[in-house]
Amino acid sequence: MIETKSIRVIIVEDFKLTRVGLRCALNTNPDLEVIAESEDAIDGLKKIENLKPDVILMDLGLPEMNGIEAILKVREFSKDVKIIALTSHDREEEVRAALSSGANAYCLKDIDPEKLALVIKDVNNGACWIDPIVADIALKSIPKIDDPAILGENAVNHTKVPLTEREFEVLKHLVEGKSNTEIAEELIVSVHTAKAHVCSILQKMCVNDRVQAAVKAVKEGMV
Amino acid sequence: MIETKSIRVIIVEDFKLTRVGLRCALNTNPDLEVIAESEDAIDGLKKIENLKPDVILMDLGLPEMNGIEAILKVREFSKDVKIIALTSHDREEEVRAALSSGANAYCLKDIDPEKLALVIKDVNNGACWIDPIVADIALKSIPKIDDPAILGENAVNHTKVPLTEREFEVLKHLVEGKSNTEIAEELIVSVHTAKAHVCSILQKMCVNDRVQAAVKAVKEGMV
DNA sequence: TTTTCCATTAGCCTGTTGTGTAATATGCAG
DNA sequence: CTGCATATTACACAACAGGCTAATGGAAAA
Repeated sequence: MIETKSIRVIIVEDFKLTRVGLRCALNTNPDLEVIAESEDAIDGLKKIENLKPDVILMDLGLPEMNGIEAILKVREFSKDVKIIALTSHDREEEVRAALSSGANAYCLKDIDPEKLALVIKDVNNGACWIDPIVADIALKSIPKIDDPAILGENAVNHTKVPLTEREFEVLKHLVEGKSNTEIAEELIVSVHTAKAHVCSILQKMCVNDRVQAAVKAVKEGMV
Repeated sequence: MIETKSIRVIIVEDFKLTRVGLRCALNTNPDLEVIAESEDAIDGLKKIENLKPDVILMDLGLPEMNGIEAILKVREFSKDVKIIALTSHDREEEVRAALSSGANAYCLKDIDPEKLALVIKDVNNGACWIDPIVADIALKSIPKIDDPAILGENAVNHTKVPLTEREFEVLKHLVEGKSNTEIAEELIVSVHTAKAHVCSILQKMCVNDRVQAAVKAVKEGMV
């Protein structure tokens, strides 16, 4: 909690006015330091890679390469940097896309500047913060858990099926829609082996066919 | 932002010591008012229904009925009340279960009391806050968007495939793992018809087999 | 009216699945 | 050393899946 050095922030935002506004708002805060600004994603990515900021304020509505793609690019070379998606829209697809692409927080642009500073600090510490306007959208994007097995006492090991390592590999390919033959090729085994694994996966997951297995795997996030 | 009346909080937590600690920590804050406490979910639900608090601090590790179930129950009669899941665990299933059941925030119990007060205010305003320790887990639970069609300009109507009403019905059954024969039986048509629909679904969704269709449908939330 | 789209049905054919049973090798725990 | 679990391979078989072409009726659009 005791932050001696200030948090280094990069702003990626195409509107000059907003950019200036953000910089002013944040620079009055002694804990924050805006170390660079970009008006497009390509330039932003360069600066992010070079300067290695703590936090990125990423506008989503950028020309050329949009913010979602930019976030994906950033995540290719840095898992650590915190990304705050900043936008004026509250479209469901945009919220889900931003968060699933690797953003740590989602702010609408009419946020109070002082609040934004707090959010930046919070996110810098690893938290996830989502603007009230879109919080419901984000939360309902999390797949429902059918399994009421998350009980208080006997809560362990009931949720995940005890699949073998090898079976997990097979399941991963199965979810991608590969046939037994294709799975066998990828794992460099015979089709018989692949089929054997699929068979035991189906039994262990208590399902009748590979479609149910795939759906269950996706819904329960075991892939 | 100007809160004239204080935020009314209910605490549901089985350990007396933690309960007292929470109450003390929160009551020093003039904006917060702990209006009731419960040591189990059944009693908690009653008090919540009667007192209609603004925010619920819900422990997940409760005896008898656990916190997840309690959250589901609360959501049956109130969509508005804000629920903060409070736990000492950072198990992935628990995080996902809590958030997908209707919690607005997720805190670990070693949170700084003052920070907790801030989170309560934030959540009361509608925000979603997730503890740094489990933020990654929560974020990775949001289904990936494969579609890079969320572009800046032409962002509309690209996301969903134009399936027929009938095809949607078929897709729904397909995702449930039903065979063509079963689908045909449910829709009271011949197997040929079912197969025809499945065929056009596969083509429209640009996938090769029903497994890919099912996975895509689940991931993109089109079911 | 003509065209287009949709739902429906049908038959055929190749390839895939899921389920049996069974054998062999390997590594690990008792 | 000896079970035990896992990984591997094999064969056979009934059922299903997916692609193909083709036809019919209805409804909606041009």
